[in-house]
Amino acid sequence: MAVDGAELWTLNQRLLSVVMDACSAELAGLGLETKEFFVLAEVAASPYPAELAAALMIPKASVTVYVRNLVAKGFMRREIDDEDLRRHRLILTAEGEAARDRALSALAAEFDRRLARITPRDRTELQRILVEMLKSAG
Amino acid sequence: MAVDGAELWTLNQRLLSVVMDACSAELAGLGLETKEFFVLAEVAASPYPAELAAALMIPKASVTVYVRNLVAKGFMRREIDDEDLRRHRLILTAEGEAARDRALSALAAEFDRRLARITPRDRTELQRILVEMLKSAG
DNA sequence: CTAAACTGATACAATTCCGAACTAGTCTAG
DNA sequence: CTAGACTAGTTCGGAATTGTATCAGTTTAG
Repeated sequence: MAVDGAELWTLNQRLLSVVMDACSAELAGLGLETKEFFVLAEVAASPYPAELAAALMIPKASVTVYVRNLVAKGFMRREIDDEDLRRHRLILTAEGEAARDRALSALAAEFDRRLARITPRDRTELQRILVEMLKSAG
Repeated sequence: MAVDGAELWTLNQRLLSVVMDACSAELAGLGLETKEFFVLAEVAASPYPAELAAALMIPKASVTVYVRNLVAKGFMRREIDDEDLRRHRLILTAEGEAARDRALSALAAEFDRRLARITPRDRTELQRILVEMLKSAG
């Protein structure tokens, strides 16, 4: 095999780790812990705790904690879902959306600092490849 | 919009998470916790606790714990370093190397299951791009 | 209607993790 | 030699994380 899967995996791992680390201070400035940020960023796509836990692959109990914190900080609120009264629909507040957008920008900026080293065409390539590799079927 | 850095970052994040998750059972079968595996895999390149902590970006206190476990399991041992008597040089045992290699294979296999969906040429591309993005300068 | 089986979310206890303080060894200057 | 600054690694106690039990609401079968 030309390309070593283990090495590729390690490379990728390291890259994300470095980028996340570089941003954690900025996230903290926005009042966000790293883990909380993941939840905040995913809420729009997965607006229920159970969905968040599945999407982010973290335990439900952890989601409960992060949501509690995010609610306490005024970034989101819970509402009883009309469709299913057991569910807590999570809704971002204006501050929550603002914080999320700023956090995503910070992250993108750092990632972009890295992306900037590769050509625009390579970026498109990278995206295509990652999307392909992520397609469920897993 | 060309390529969104935040989205790319999220994609990548998700990919690694899925792969790691898919392998954790197999690692457990080898007697390795996920975090321990990272340490085991890095020891050859960074044979001292302080180096491991820096390379893996985890606290020194955590390295102490993982190394303790790995030693207890017979995967590595500590030796006083001749050059600097404060240092603990970490040395993989035969079992440690075997476990590491098998774990890396398992990981590579899972990653390869994903890589298999893209062309060999794309794999080379991916590697080139990741390497480029990881180059320190950061 | 009621019971029983599910599912969403949370609470609590047990575990894991990590920041800060500490111990041991080294190095440099005087 | 000794003092003081420094670095490697560990320990300890509090914080973060999560498995399990539990409670609330839903759905199905009878």
